[in-house]
Amino acid sequence: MYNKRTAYCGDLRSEDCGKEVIVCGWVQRLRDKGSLIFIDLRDRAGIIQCILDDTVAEELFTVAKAVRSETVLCIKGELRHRSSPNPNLPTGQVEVLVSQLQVLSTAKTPPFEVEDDTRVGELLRLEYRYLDLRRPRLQSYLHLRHKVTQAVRRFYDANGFYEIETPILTKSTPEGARDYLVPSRLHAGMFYALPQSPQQYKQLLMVSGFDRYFQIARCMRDEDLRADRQPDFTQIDMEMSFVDIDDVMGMNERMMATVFKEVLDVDIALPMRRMPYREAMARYGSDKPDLRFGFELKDITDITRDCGFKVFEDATSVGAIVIDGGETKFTRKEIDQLTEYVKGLGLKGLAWHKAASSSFAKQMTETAMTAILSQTGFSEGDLLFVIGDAKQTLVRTSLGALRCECARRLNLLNPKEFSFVWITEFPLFEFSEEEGRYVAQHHPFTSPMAEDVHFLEEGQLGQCRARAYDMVLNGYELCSGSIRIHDSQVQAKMFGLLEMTPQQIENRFGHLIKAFQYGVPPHGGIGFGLDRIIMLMAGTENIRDVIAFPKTQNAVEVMMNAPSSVDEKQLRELHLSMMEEAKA
RNA sequence: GGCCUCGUAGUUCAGUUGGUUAGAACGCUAGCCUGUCACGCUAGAGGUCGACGGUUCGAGUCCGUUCGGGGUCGCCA
Repeated sequence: MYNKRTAYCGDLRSEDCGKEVIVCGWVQRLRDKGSLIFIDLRDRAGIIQCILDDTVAEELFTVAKAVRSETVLCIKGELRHRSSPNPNLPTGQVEVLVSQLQVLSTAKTPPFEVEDDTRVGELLRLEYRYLDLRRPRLQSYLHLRHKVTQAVRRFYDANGFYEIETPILTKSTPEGARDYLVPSRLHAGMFYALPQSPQQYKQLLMVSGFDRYFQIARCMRDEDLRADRQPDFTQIDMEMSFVDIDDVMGMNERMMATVFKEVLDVDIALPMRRMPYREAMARYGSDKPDLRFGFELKDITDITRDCGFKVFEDATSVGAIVIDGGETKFTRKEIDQLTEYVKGLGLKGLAWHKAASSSFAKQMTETAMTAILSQTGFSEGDLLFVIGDAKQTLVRTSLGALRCECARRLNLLNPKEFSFVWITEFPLFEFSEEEGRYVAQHHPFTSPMAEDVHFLEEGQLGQCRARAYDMVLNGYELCSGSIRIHDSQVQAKMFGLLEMTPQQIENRFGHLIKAFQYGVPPHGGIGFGLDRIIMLMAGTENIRDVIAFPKTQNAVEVMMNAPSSVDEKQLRELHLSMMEEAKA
């Protein structure tokens, strides 16, 4: 009977009444009224009520009374109007009067109830992920994900892009994230690496003349996890030839707007706002600013240099934010909590000021205090936070984090509001304290801005800006991309500036350099974090919600229990032996 | 690796200053019920209080260690 299913449970409506239907699914709930039994049957489309009454054969009652939650049933019967409709259910006008009932599979009592509003520990949910995924919320997230990837494919296809797959078993290229390694059986002592991104392959596809490429690509990075970061994730990867920044940004903002329109019916205004990196850092203390709210950073270092308050005078950088109307919104206790919050970021303390009371006004000269209030735009009823430190970067990023924390506490973060911004003009290099030298901020193939190339000659690496861009949405980095270097002279200079030896260059990027000697088009591209996009479209703050089988913070897949130990025989075939301390 | 936080029935939680037999709700089991839909009513089962050690006459509660989850900084070209 089940292979003759006529409809999904959740799709049945009034216009189908009178028809005989066959539905299959899982028992959401059974309400046994004695000589009247209601069965709520669930499939991926929703829930339909099925009813057994006195018109139904005795044997069916016996079968139905034995049914439990999550039993898999096939039910045949006439669809009819309900005498008492349920307005909370899309199928609430109708019900199936059961004429045949077949138990396809029995079910143990599940370890948690398969319902959206049961708040269950995530570990248990992940251990029984297949049950967790039955919940309508997660079903809708993965359905959303499907719709997004299909819309992405349609968009790029319509714009002349080829979808091309690149290898999963590839080569380790350090100076990025830590690689996941795969030992080679055929080559003793050698390893493949899983791709952190298809970066080099897609550039080689441009050399091959494909002109426009995209891929929904799996990527792996062996780094610590976060709420928005998994070690095994999906990237919307694209590259195009004979283009400059505006072409790549324009194409991809149209892609994003198309996806939002098709999937969520949300209109994204184009062109998207753009903001240089320096401006983002100065005004928001972040290279991925959340623009849904204000509280912009104000630098008051000039004023505090001689203000009477030693803490500020000693700091080389002092910044402030004003929380509009914050005087009454934050209690003293909450301000203390925020102080602890910024201490956690590495600061010594947090100064605050309200019209009624202040943590530092008494220490200050009147002139300085007046100047601060004027410069920050403080007015009565506001709350002012001030941070001072020896490091300007720390002051800015901490104020940036603080403004977000305040917005979160004030409930200003509307997940249905989508505030896109391109961050542009990233620095080409950043100084690594650890290595004592400049390293590539993005990757070593990122092209410098033409007007900044002279900084490379002059050795002012920190001043040089890149032809790189990130799309940011509500404080999350959605993608990162750049125009690549296609000039071998410039590329050689880059490697030199990064203090790479010819040997290192050859080992890591020799294949790319070699390919570029045979005619490379100017090209550029982008890689989007698909999981993050879905997360934001779904309105959740947990990336695991939009991945079918995610990993815990310890990078463990708890359902299958991966990673796991392997047989001695497998190790021998791979020419590996276990170090003593790793043996269980 | 650092910091913060959580761990008590199947699940979500409560548990006072350390003091008798560790509670509630949902779920589960059995019975009753013809319009329920978070059905209702009656009865019942269900606990190594994450683990180990310590303090104490006495530990779910205090202390130490450890395991596990979550968040975050470092890290993530």
